[in-house]
Amino acid sequence: MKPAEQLRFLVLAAQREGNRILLDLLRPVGVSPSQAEVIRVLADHGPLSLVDLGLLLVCETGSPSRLVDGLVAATLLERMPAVGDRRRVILSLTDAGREKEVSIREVEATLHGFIEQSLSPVEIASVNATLHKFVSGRPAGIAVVKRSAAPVRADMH
Amino acid sequence: MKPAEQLRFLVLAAQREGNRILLDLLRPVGVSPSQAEVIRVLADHGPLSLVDLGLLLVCETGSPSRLVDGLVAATLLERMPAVGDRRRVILSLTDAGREKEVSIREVEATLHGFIEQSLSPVEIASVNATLHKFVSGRPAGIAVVKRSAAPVRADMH
DNA sequence: TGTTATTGAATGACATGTCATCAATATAGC
DNA sequence: GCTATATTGATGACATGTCATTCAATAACA
Repeated sequence: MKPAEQLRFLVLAAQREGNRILLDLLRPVGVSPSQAEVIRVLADHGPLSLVDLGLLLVCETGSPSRLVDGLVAATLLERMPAVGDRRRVILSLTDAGREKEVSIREVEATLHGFIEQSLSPVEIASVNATLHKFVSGRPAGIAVVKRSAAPVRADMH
Repeated sequence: MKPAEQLRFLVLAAQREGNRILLDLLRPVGVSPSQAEVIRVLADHGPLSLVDLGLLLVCETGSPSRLVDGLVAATLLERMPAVGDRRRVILSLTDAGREKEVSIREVEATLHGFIEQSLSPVEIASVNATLHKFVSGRPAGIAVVKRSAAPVRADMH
């Protein structure tokens, strides 16, 4: 098998296995990996419209209407009409959502600990540099870059 | 953001973006990335039961009943009862499936060319080694290893 | 043999991920 | 101001991905 083909499947395999680990870790918390990402993004990057949230998500392109639906139904998120634009909806965490976010951060710390235990800092940095090169300029890559920057809450603008 | 966390999102981003590229390339062929993987595995590793197919797939765990359903409906695959075990179903490509496999290989060559154009051989080898370390021992990692070995058709046993 | 446990595949259920479409609202350009 | 265009979010459609359950068939074994 060509190295490029192997890369393709190893990236897929790593994503699948990582997601399964996260799925297991998040089960007691009661949210899915995608839902966890939405909650973390909203916690770090303040109230956002659907489109703006979508631009920060790696897990999905476009506007994550239905992903948000489930979180609103679980009363972890609130939808509020935007003030100057009646098309837009502003999403923010509820108190329950903020509590959930604490548990999510703990789970993520566990996962990151596992990654750091499996791979050396040099290996991690090397993979990061290469994968970043591959996704840079594409939607998911842009989202990672924006998220990598320091969290910016809307109320800090 | 911690490097380990960045790694997590970069792997997700690379999988998503790669999948979108493959989705676009495969659209004219008329199969999805997962369907293409099934066809390629069956072409390379001969007739297989559902479980055995599942063990070679990176895209999915368990037995890919429904994934196969679609391919049988498209007459790209054939289901045949196994001879000594009436529970098992043996899957093999039809003539149409074998024709489709040629187109799929062409598309994959394009994608691999794009990967090789984006990343150097050293970068690819390095990422492969690290990701392999991460997924080794897990189902998706085992599938990649089995697939990486030379294709073994059932009729060559 | 007869009983129990295990396996293989199919299926129901539910959340994702992608695409296309639609209604309401804003914006641009005249 | 008015019309054409663009944007926002919701929704239908369809294939994935995961889990649990079910049913038939086989294997294990007392």
